Amino acid sequence: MAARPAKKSIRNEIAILREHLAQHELRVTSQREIILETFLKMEHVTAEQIYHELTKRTPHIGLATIYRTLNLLCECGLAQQRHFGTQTHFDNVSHKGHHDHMICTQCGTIIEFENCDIEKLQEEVARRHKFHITTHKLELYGQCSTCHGKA
Amino acid sequence: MAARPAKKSIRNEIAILREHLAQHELRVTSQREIILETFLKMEHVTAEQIYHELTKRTPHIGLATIYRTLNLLCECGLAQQRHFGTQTHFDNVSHKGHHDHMICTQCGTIIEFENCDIEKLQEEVARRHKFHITTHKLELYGQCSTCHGKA
DNA sequence: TCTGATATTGATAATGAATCTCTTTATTAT
DNA sequence: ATAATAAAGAGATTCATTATCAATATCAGA
Repeated sequence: MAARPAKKSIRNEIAILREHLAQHELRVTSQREIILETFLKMEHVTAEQIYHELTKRTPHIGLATIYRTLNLLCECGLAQQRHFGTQTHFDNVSHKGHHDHMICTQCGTIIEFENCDIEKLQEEVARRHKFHITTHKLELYGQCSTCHGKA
Repeated sequence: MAARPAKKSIRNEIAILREHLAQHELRVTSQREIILETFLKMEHVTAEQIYHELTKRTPHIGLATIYRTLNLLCECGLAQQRHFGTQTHFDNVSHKGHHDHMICTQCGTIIEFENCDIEKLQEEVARRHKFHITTHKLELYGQCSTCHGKA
């Protein structure tokens, strides 16, 4: 099956993926682009959720391929892994820079945020310990406004 | 087997565990105290590591018990879970308050730190989103001073 | 456009961490 | 001491993720 024409809205991401593939002597496949397309539509997903979303379509895409492709998207910088409970979630970070999360432990809602001041303080702490940061993960757990009222 | 006399240095932690057990109508057992003792000696551990450490001694302590007890220690506030790679690590937080980590992605060294200013900023961001923080996780990944020289 | 080399897929087996089950043993209140 | 029952141990089980491998698709070069 040949690679499909990219929709306008996700052309950038498709381009990023293709460039990564070219640079690593990997091949452009319809599965990879279908998974990327689905991933971008969903923002925060597990491999299972994408698999479930794609069971409807033919030809069938296997779970192993979903996992392989999601890991690939992480390598391109399009996705970012996050552990929540027993599952690994993949977050879309293509259209924005690095960002962090507030996670409601009751309903699972995820609020994204970005804070330069916090990052500056991180750098400062690191400097004090002669540590060189390449990346970081900040997750705030608690209750979103909706759930806080109920409990 | 009867509960063993607590060594001076870990009396506090043993006391915390016993109080938690009493409050929840759970029982004091030698396994729980042996696991706690081993845990405190090792600072950052996986269940497997404790299991391996304890294979030497008799009577044998099962892996399931290690898992059960480590979860118990988290409930007492003596330990804190952290996901790293595929395994769950348990960190000793008994002698200090909540703290965060810098993790060297090359050698695995963990540097602990605490920063109130960062936490204040977190609260501020949360307030802006009407989010109520109960806990958080901050991990900085990169290279420690030793590894940074080499690479 | 065809072809060969080989990357990728899909189905499923395998792995591995963590939990559950169930029988035996240990603890604790009376 | 004894009864009630929590906990331990051993191993089965679960579930997410990865590895295997035969069949298929991609792509560079003829």
